[in-house]
Amino acid sequence: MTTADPLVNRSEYWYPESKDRAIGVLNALRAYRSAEVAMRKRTRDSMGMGETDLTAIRYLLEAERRGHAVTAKDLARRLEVSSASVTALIDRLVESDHVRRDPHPTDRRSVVIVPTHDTDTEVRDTLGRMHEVMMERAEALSPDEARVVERFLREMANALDEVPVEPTGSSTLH
Amino acid sequence: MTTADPLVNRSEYWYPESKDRAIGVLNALRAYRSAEVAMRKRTRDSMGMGETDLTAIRYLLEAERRGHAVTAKDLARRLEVSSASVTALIDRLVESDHVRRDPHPTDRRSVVIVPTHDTDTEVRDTLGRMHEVMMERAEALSPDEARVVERFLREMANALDEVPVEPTGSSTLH
DNA sequence: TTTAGTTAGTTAGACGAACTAGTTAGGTGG
DNA sequence: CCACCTAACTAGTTCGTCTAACTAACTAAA
Repeated sequence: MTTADPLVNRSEYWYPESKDRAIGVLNALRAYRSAEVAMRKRTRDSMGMGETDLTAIRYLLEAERRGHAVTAKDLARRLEVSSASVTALIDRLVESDHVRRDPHPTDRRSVVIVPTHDTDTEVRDTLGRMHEVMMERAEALSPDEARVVERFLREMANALDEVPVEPTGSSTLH
Repeated sequence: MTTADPLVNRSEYWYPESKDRAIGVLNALRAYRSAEVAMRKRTRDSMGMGETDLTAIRYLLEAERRGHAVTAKDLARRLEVSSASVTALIDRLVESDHVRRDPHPTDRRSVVIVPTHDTDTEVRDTLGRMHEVMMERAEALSPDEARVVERFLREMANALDEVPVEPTGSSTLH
């Protein structure tokens, strides 16, 4: 579907144009990704926890913001880890004073996991300014620009989604 | 996933004002990120290895493409893990037939890590089509659009880079 | 050339975070 | 009432990382 890159003149002059632009865009996308990875690592390090723990914290804060209660089971589902791992995870976060275990109001088997106020502050301090800047930049886009950017990002996401899980066949080495 | 159909205007609001637009864009960015994370997870699962191993493989293939030799030390530096971990990592990849240990041409202490041909094929099979689609979409952008997208992504990356490394002070808890 | 110091990689042992399997306590429906 | 289900926890294992110590090889200075 692409380009066909026909035998025309593919030598020196031509394919820079559109291809160089495309490469620039994809490089920017890669730069974004790697900035994101680096940021997450810094955050993890500064909060002294692993990826899963931090994801859990984010989820808990988000849920709290919306007024939703979160049980251990919810966490397990969301993080895609076993209930045993969630127990251990919550132990760690309780130990470090990031969350509390509250009794579930109606189901006495359940526990409701609530982030402490300090956690909220800590994360806001860490990520609040960043979100501000991002929102500000996004708001600075004209309607047309916003449309272009959003469409592009969704196309990229779709491209990623389409990657066949496909166990390759060749990965079955003995 | 996916929120609103961007095509239809939602009942009450006219059309997104600047904030709604911004939120849409940032949501698309988030969707992209989460598609990327999911893709990586699928790839890891299908190749039966962890994140670090896969990153190593990517690095090795990239280096090979550019004709650069890679030593264990290079891997340690790039992956930011200890030399001991690299030894274990290479052991795993050798075991699974993804890489070879070759003697360094001049330094007999060193080993040069080389991806096998099968590895190259495997990764190309898995990710080649995806890259094609992404490139195709990126090439479809007009010069103006490409400029807008690239600038936006770089602004986002900068916002992430600016996150203070050491916030909080409240991370010293116990 | 010998020797002292450095570097590349490995080995050994510990630890943390995930897993599976099984337990306990509480809820639910015939 | 009973059998089954469900939420969370416990026990024990695996896996990937780490640090520390070691070996072999390179480098440089006396």
